[in-house]
Amino acid sequence: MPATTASPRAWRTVLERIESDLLEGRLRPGERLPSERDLATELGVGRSSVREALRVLEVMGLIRTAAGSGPQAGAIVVATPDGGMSTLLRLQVAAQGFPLADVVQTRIVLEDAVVARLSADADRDLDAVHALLAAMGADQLPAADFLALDAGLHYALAEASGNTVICAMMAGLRTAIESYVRAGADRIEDWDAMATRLRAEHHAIVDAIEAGDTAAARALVRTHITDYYTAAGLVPAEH
Amino acid sequence: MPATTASPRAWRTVLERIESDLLEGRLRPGERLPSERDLATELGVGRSSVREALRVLEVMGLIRTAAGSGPQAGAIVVATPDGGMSTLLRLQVAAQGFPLADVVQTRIVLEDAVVARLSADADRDLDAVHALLAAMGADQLPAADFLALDAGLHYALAEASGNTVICAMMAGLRTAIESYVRAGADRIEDWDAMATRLRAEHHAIVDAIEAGDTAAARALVRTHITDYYTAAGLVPAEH
DNA sequence: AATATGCTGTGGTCAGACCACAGGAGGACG
DNA sequence: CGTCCTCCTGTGGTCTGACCACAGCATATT
Repeated sequence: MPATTASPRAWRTVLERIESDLLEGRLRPGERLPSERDLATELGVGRSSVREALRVLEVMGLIRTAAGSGPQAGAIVVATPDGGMSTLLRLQVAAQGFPLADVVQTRIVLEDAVVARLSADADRDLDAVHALLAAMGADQLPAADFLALDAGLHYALAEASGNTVICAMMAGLRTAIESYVRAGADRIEDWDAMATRLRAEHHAIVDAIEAGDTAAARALVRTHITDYYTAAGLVPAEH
Repeated sequence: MPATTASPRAWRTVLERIESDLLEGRLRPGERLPSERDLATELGVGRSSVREALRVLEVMGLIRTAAGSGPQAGAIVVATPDGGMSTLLRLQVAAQGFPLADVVQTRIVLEDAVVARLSADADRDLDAVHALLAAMGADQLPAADFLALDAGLHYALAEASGNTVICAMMAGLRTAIESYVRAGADRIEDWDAMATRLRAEHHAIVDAIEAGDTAAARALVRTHITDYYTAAGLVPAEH
C-alpha cells in the first residue's frame, strides 16, 4: 500500500518529489527543505527513506545539511555542481567505468573549447589566470604544490570561459585522475625540467589567447596536455 | 567513539571504504559487495549508514541492487555511467546550478568533437546511425517519437566515437534538458517542416562525416543544434 | 541591562523488527 | 532414478523508536 504507482522504492518517491519541487519553482536555491521528519510524514514514508534521498542530493552537491537550530540548520538547497561531478567521475574511474584515456581525451576536448572561446572573446578576464601563472613561477616548488596550482590554472581558464557546465566537468575530470597524476609525477625523471617546460607552455597558451590566435591556442593546449600525460605514463601513446 | 579519525559521518566511511576497495582492485566490476549487515558490522556502523552509502552508489550508477538470494542478489558492481551522469545533470539543471544555455553550449562542444573525430577516423562504424536515420524517415512520426529517435541518433554518434566519457556526458546533457526540449517542440508552428529540415541536416552531417570532411561536419552539427534550440525558444540567441 | 540557564527542534546514528523476494536444500512422489 | 514440490535461508527494502550532539532562542537569574 505504500506504492503509489508501481514503485516499491520509497526513497525514489522522495527524490522525485524534491526534483519536481525544484522544477516547479516551489523550492529555490537558498531555501530550506522541510525537516526530515516532516517530509517523512508528508510523503508517507519512513524517515530512513527520506535520509537516503537527502544523502543522494547531498553527495550530488544539491543540498547542504547542518544540525542544530535556526535559519542555517536543516537541509538547504545549494547548487554546487563541482563536488557532485567530481565524486561521480572519480567513482566511475575507480570502478573502471571510465577508461583513463577517455577521461584525458575528454579533458582535451573541453579545454580545447575553452581556449578557443577565450581567444575569440575580447571581453575575457584572465586576472585569476595571471595570478596563478605568477604563483607557479616560484622556484623550488614541490611537485605536489605545482600540480595543485596547475589544476587551479586550468580551472581558472574554464571559469573565465563562463560556462558553468564545462567548468564543473573540468573540475570533475581533474579530480577523477588526480591520484594517477600524482603517481605519474613521480615517474618523471627530471621534474625541474618538466616544470620549466610546463611553465613555458602555460605562458604560450595564455599569450596565444590574448593575441586572439585561436588556432595556436588550441594546438598548444592540445600538445600541452597530451605530452604531459604521455610523459607521466598515464596514456600509452595517442592514436 | 565511532569516529575513527575526525569524521563523524558514518556513511562517508562506508563510501570511502568501497571506493578504496574499487581503487585497489579488491572489488571489480561484476563482483558482489558484502551484504549490508556484514558491511555494517565490519565497519562498525549501523546498517542505515551502510544503506545511505549504497544508495549514493546506486544512483551514481556504480552498483545494482537486488533482493532475494543467489548470485544475482545483493549489491553488484556495474559501472553504468549514463544513469548517474543523467541524474546529476538533470538535478543540477532543476536546481538552477546549470543554466540551460551552458548545457546547450556544452552539448555543442562535445558533439563538435564527436563528429570531428568520426570524420577523421576511417574505421568508423555508423551502422547504428544509419539504422536510426532510416527509422526517422518514417512519415507521420509524432514529435515525441521523432525526438526520441533524434536523441538516439546523437547518442549513437557519440557511441561510435568510442569515448565512454563523452558518451555519458552527452546522454546526461540530453536528459537534463529533455523536458525543456519536449516543451519547446510544442512551440514550433510547423512541426512537419521542422522534421523534414532536421532529417536533411542529419543526412548532411553523416554524409560529411563519411566523406571525411571534418570542417563541414563540424559546421553542420553546430548550426543543426543551435538553430533547433533557437527555434524551440530554449536559447535566446547565440552570442 | 547583561549574563547564565534550560528548552526545543534539527540532523546523525543505531538497533530491532517486519516484509517480499529469489534461490537452494531437502523430502515426497511418480 | 528422476521430477516436482515445499520449506528454509539470506538478501535488500522499509518502518519505528530511541538516543546523541548541536545551535539557537526564550526565559530566568544576577
